[in-house]
Amino acid sequence: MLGLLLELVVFVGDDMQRRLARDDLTAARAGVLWALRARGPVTQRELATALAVTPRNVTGLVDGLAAAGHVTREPHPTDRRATLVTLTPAGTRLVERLEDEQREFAGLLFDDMPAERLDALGGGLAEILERMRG
Amino acid sequence: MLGLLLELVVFVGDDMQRRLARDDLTAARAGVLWALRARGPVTQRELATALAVTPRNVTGLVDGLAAAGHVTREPHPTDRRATLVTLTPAGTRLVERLEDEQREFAGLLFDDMPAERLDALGGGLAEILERMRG
DNA sequence: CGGATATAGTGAAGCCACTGCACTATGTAG
DNA sequence: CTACATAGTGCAGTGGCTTCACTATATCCG
Repeated sequence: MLGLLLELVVFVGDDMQRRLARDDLTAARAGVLWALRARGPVTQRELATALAVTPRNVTGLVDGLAAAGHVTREPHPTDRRATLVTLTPAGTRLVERLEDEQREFAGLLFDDMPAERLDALGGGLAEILERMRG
Repeated sequence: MLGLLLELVVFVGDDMQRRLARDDLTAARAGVLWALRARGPVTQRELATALAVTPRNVTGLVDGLAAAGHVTREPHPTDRRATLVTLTPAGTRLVERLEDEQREFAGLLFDDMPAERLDALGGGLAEILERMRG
């Protein structure tokens, strides 16, 4: 049972990595994009706490995304120490496409699954997640 | 639903990483230990194909494990190019303890879960895994 | 106002996982 | 005995991640 779960974890992780790689993205960089999508322009500090990584690390991630044109550093309107990391139009399009692909993927996995089984699965996953938080 | 799954993936992954870190291990190094546990002394080449990584990478991983005393490089009895990576007694004890911890963890997650829900969960996970292979 | 202190970001250095390429030593087939 | 294949590793480079030190700016308070 745990074996099944771990196998799934590895499988999903690898699959996601392959998908992202097709857009020259990595999990970490995609995480930044995702956070920006959810929160709008934010400070690197905010990104650091949101992603639970070092501010120094955010610098590097943003460097990469900026080089790829997905993101720009804008001056913060009131705090001249800070920079606002902002999605470019291209970056926004990319995130939206990733969201579409993800929806498509979810459809592939769950769409023609009997509602009963789907509910059972959801309940089981939720319960595991709950227990793991303890 | 997919969100739930992804959350679980991240959670399980992080948790595992933390566990391994307590023994100064990483996922990659633990994978080597695990493979050795399952197959006994093997060639680095075999490890490379078993773990689906470059032979070059195995060299580094084995270096690390050897430095920590979990593993030794023994000469291959017939092929003088090859080295047999072998678990030391300490390494074996470590892997066994990891297995115990994993069993304990599994117990924490599943032990007092009603059999019905457990079955449903197992079936759901298996089906997802099945679909993902396509 | 002015000095102490906190904060945002980055350079430098370093660890780990991973890769490709080049090279040595050895095995193997013809 | 000569080709060619194979096992392992040095070298170089990428990416994610960390800590420490440092600059620039903000803020708080006497």
